[in-house]
Amino acid sequence: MALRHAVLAALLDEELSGYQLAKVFDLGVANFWHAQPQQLYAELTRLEQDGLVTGREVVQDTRPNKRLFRVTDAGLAELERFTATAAKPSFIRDDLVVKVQAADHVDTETLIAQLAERSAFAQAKIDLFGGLLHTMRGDHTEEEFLRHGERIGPYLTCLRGLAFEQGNRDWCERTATVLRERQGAHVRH
Amino acid sequence: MALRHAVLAALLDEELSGYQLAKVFDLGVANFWHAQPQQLYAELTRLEQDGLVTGREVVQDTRPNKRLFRVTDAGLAELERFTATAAKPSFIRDDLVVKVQAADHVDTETLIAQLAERSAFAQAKIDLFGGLLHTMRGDHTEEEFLRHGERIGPYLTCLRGLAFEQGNRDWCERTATVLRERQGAHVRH
DNA sequence: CCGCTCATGTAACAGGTTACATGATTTA
DNA sequence: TAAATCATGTAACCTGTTACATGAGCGG
Repeated sequence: MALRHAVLAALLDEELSGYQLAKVFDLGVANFWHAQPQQLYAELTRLEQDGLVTGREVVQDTRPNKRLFRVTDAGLAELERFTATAAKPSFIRDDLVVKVQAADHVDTETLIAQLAERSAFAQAKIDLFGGLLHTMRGDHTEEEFLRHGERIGPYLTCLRGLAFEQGNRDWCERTATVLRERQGAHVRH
Repeated sequence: MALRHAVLAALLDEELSGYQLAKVFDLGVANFWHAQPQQLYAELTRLEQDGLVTGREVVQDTRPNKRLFRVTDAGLAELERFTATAAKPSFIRDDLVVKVQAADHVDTETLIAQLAERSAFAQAKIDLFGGLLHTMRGDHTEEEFLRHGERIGPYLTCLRGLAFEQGNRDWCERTATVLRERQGAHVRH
């Protein structure tokens, strides 16, 4: 049951509505978890029932009303308890890698196209994360910020997200190149 | 429904029993997917019903009998069809990263211990993958093998797994160092 | 003799995805 | 005027995890 803890962790630094949370979790700005809006609305309801977050209604006249949530003391305690339990190992679970596993038996063109698409997607996230990191550390160098900054958790997780997407991009590029060269070699012969 | 395709991809190069498949998917030797034994037994049953794999009973007297599965022509066609559909983006979903997101609010000692544990786990997989890659390419260099080898799919996915675990290890080490130094600084003051 | 490996499954439950539903406002 | 954004939810469905069950042989 880690979604609830991911939500709690996301709400530590700012008060957010379900909708805002959904953007964070859906567009992958959250490098530490991913979830559908529907999951989040449901989880927020449960978290409030369990007293781990509190919501306050914000009336808006130009937009629909919204509820902003923040973590309670009980929520913080729950996060603390969660942190103390052993972490499960994390695994890759990726459609595209499955397809590459079958590379010797399926159409190469399609694979190369999908690798290129994924690479571009990864690059977009790399750029996004670069900007986020810069915003978080302000005028300081990374070393300075990590040594003396106040809220470094989000920065550290963003670094993980950045490295992950760089790994993604590099592997896609390399794999596409390999497949392209083999294709060329086969045609020539 | 990518588990079935992961199973098909895993069975392309060798005939395996449910039990053997489970080891591949469970111990994480499969860098492209992860699944529980129970999922695999169920999926193999379904795949056989759908005619995408065929099983043959192998009678053993010293061990329980087993069923070895291989991909049928229909199975290959299904993989081909799957490869042609757009790949979903892949996301990090990691307990430990959630905990680091909350680093500024929870106990640091526990976090450092878990980062060290994860780092060691990642290193073990790096060593394992290094050996697997060496076995696959034999006496050739990586470049040679990728240019002229026959079955490069598993090699390419193993490279992805390797890079993923290296990213994991490096981030864990860096994060643990950052947290340790801050801890020291706080104690000194 | 205890625990591990081989070998396969059922059943209950928890977690995640997709489709459907609503409705006002802002932007192209 | 069509599409995107803001804002929240229900319900059905598919996927994944955990617990339970069985039973023989092998190694320490």
